[in-house]
Amino acid sequence: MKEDSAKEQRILDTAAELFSRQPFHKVLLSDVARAAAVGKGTLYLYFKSKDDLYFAVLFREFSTLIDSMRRFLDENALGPGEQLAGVVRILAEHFHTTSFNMELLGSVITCPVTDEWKQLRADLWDLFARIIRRGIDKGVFRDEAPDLTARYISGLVRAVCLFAPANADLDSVCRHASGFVLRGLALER
Amino acid sequence: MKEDSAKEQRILDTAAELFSRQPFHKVLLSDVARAAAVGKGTLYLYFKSKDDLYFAVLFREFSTLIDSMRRFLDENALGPGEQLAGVVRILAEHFHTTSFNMELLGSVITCPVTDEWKQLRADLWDLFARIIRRGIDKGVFRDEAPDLTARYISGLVRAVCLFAPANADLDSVCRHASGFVLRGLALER
Amino acid sequence: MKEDSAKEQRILDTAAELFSRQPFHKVLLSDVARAAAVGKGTLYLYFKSKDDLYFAVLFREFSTLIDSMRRFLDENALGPGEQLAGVVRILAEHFHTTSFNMELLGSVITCPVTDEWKQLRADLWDLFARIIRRGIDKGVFRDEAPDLTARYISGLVRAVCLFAPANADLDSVCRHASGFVLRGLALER
Amino acid sequence: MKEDSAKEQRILDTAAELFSRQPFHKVLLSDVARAAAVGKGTLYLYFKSKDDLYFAVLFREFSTLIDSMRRFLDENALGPGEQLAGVVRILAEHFHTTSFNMELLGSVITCPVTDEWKQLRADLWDLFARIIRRGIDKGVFRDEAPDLTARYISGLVRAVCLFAPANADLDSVCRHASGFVLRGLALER
DNA sequence: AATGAATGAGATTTCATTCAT
DNA sequence: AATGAATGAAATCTCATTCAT
Repeated sequence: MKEDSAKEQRILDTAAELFSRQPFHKVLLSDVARAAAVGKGTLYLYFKSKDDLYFAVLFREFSTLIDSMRRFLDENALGPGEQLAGVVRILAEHFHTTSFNMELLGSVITCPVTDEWKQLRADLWDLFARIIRRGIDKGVFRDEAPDLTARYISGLVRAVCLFAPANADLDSVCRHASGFVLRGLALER
Repeated sequence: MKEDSAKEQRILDTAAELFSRQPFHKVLLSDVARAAAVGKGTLYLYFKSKDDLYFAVLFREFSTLIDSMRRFLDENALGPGEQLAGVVRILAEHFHTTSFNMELLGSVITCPVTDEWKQLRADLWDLFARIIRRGIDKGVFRDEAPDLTARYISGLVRAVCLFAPANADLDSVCRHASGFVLRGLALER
Repeated sequence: MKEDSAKEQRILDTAAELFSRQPFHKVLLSDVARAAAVGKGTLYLYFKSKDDLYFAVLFREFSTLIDSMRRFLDENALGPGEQLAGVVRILAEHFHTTSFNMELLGSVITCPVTDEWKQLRADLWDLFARIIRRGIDKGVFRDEAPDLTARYISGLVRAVCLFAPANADLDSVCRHASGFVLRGLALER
Repeated sequence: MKEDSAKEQRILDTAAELFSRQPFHKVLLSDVARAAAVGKGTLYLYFKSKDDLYFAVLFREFSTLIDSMRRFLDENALGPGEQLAGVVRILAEHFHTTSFNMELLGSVITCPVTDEWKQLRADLWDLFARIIRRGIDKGVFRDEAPDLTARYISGLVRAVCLFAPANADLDSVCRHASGFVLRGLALER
């Protein structure tokens, strides 16, 4: 059925763009089709339904994000604090460019609970948890429940981006968010 | 138009319940009407449109929340740290009982930009900012941008509640969230 | 939900008309709606789906037919031969006015196998079987398997109507069909 | 256009199978293509349209049937009664194996009125009419309108097969149908 | 000749909103 | 004020047909 993966990507790109600008029910599949320059039926060649498309967008967005965080960590030999600041920055950029309409992990309630999704979520949390634990091991962080903290760092960053003053530049928002997270993990001295 | 305020409240209660369990587009006005035990047309006596109802729910929910935080602060003579822990707890309870589907400040979901809404938002942020500034004045907090921090504390708490493990009890989640925020505001010693 | 039974009947009338002139997939619900002078959504107030509407038409058509045959039998004190000729005539008129596109019993395969439908089918067959058995009892018919015969008399009449020459008048077609059926049940003398 | 006649036959076989099990609009060309193990586009090399394919199936089915009846008559020197019983049996077998969804002569389902089709229909009717007339000539049948009778014998047999009890075996159904037809043509003695 | 991805007209269905009662 | 049947615009989705490969 699928053959032209480039087309699938184009559809996903377009849909991502539209879903990020409007709530789900205001995004029309005819708009997606037109904007992606494909026939309406073509959408259904690649995606079972509007919901399916929506979650595919979310999934890809999410995967990409995790990949780029991983790459950042792999390609730079940094200390835990710098690592955390770095991934927070990547997250913030993601939320800044991509939409806030898309809850990063999908609403927990609505988004599919397939193994794929569970894995993705676990991956994100694991990524943060590793950084935190490494920091603890190195004696620079302190956290009684790293797994819990890991779970909501992304939500925290989202909140920062979402509610930052309209005129705030990304840099200062990031700096503030990172600072906050880092102090939250700071050793009591 | 409006006359029977009890009925209006019943509609709001019902709608709050439903909107909190499902995304906007899955909540049908016929469901709301049935659950509220009123005719579908009656909804339109009290609310201009589905959007209007949605935002009315949000507004009331939000106002109630702010009120209860204010009351908590007024009725208890506490230090800044305890104040913060207290309002975090109230927030967490709110997110726990009420829905995660309703973005608290809905700033992106293009919620109305009337003066009413601006005021409400300002009130919430101001509430947090005051606590933080009071802490700074008292020499127990440290924050370079209290207004910025104030803006995303609610988002942080939401994230914590949203992504806490299903089996986590509210108490430990609150404790963790408060601890995190408080350390984020801690003086460097 | 339903209140206006007259409207439901109008929809059924219209649909019967259209389904009788064209095969299922050429009958558009927008045509039905327009012809019945109701909104497209109204159809769904009374019928769950296009299939549902189709079978409702069939069911009513069928019930009406059985009723008129029953009434004919009740209101006229006739001998078995005359009874048979009469109901054949009624059947033929039905097929003549109503459509041939609608298989009287619905395609056995496709049409719902609810109790309602089973009952209706049983009623028709019973009606014929009674006449035949009465004829046997009175010594004017002969049939080794009245129940089997009863099952296909309606199909036979349909076939006669369906394949009669275009210019044949209803009377002669009926006469021939009745004659054929009656001889088929005739005593060997 | 057509070249590979074996492939064409395979398509026809497959389509016959599918059309016989479901009504026209439930048979998808993609199903036909998949089941026939050809590409969807290939169907269009052999048939102009879905309708065209449908009628081609019908035509072939019908021709085969007439051929086998003719062969039966040619290869066996039988009296009119035996001839009739024989062709009824062939018809019944046809309806039993092939579908009831395909109206044999499809006269209403606006099947093409080409000379080919007129001829085919005429052939079937003629075949029956000849048998009946031969019976009349031989003094064993009696029928005032053999042409009319000829027209609906096939419909009668179809009805018998269609509505016979599910557990009835073909033999007894045939015997009953033949008996009915033969008595319908019986001399009044 | 053969394919099946792509198409888009048009099908069914939904649901916020209206309005006669 | 209250209703819910009626509406129809607009949404999702289907599928016969085309066409580039």
